[in-house]
Amino acid sequence: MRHTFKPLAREPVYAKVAQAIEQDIVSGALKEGSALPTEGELCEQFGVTRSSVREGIRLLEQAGLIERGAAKRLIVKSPKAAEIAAVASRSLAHGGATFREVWETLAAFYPGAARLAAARLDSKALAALKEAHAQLAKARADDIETIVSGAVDFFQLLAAGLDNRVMLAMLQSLNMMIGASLARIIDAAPNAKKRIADAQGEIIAAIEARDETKAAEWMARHIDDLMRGYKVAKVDPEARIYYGA
Amino acid sequence: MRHTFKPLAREPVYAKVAQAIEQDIVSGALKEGSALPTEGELCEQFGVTRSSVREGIRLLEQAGLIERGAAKRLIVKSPKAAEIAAVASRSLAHGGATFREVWETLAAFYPGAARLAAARLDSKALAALKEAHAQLAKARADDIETIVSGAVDFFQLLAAGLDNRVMLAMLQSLNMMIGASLARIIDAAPNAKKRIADAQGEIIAAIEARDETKAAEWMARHIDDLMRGYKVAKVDPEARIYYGA
DNA sequence: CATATTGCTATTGTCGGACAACCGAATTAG
DNA sequence: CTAATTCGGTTGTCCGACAATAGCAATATG
Repeated sequence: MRHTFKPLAREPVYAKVAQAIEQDIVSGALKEGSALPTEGELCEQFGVTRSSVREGIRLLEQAGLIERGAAKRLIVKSPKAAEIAAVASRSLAHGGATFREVWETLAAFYPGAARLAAARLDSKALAALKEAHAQLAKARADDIETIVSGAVDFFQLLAAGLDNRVMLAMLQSLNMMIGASLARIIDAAPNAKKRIADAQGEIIAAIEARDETKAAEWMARHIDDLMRGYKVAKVDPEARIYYGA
Repeated sequence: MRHTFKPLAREPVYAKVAQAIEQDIVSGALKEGSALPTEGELCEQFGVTRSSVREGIRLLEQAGLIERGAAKRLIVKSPKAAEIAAVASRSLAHGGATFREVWETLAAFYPGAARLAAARLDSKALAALKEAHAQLAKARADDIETIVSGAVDFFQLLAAGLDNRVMLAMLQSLNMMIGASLARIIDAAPNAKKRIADAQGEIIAAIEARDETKAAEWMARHIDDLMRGYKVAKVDPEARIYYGA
């Protein structure tokens, strides 16, 4: 048998361009907000044509590492939690995530988040939570839209107040995926508004009292309750989450 | 004053191309695994040049929606949990996530995951966990590499056995970010191996006994213990997580 | 006849050049 | 001195071209 060679890595030039730029970004040589050379200069430096440079730029653009700033110059960008959440939830939705998977994750993660909230939330974040709760409490029982947005806002505000971008990104990603389906639950459950408002009120009270365990317990109960609404609404738990652009 | 018009959205053609294709993917018109037209055909259908088509393709490629398959044809792809996790963790790392944020999130999320594991893990996944634990148990106390990989494998296997892609993607993302820093902790703590092995053993026992509360408690303790190692190792909790390619 | 080799063809990856639209800055007009 | 204009540079898009590659068909070989 003759000697066999491994196929040597033939990477497209545009990928190499993207990698080279990314390398300088993550290494810190290119800091956030700093401008990249123009396309023409990149061509010279890399020794490739603009077509290849531009294709590489598209990769970095989609990855959220660069964007067009003033004067159309390319500037290095730090992806914000909200964008990461948007990308992740979109990918998960396209990957075929089901209602069951999302709700299970909510049930597994949010009690821990509530526990941290009880330990951490400052008065400002707490006031925002109370404000959202008040909005929800005074909404009419048949005003589905207000109830839904109030319920989602509660989760959003709680996540935002945790002073933790990693947790925020993940919780936001979950929030985005449930937002649309909440309406169906609330629509199907007769006294949904009262149940939601009561649970959120208890959670807020526990947070204010710095009672971590109680906050976690009520959050778990709250999410269980919402999941029960799913069964009432006869939603197929294995149905795919739709892509909430 | 003359009537003023809002500046109309001038989106680059390559972005429109990407959106058009993405639309057909998420709408289901293009199913996973199906092939896209060739670049030339796309040019004709969209009425643009290959340069623009190719730039649009790069966006979709980076988004994980398409890839080059056999015969070089572009085929529609469903992003897997691992890829989503990789993208998310990279973005978070580049966004400046700190050790504190990641560890807090671990502490908040993993107990709930352990609870679900106790209820859900099948015998196969449990066997895999035990196998990893055995590997760790028989590692030498000074074999940092084996200890680290064993500790990470434990988290990975637990997440993988949950039959939940959403949770898997998020937990994997966390795992990727801590992997590198674990070595430092273990290196600094003298009896790290024993403590890790003991905690993981307890968690596995609780899972096997289907004791959800105990599994969650031991997991919380386990992560607390690892976090304590951080202080011992004198790692700055507000230091940025580096990008672990 | 079955298999291995060869050549053909379609497609991609890359190149070079071109031009209108657009932005910011320099310059000129008021 | 301010406002309008010009100007140069950059981007977005187009066109055309070519080498490299992979799949497929035709051919040679046993």
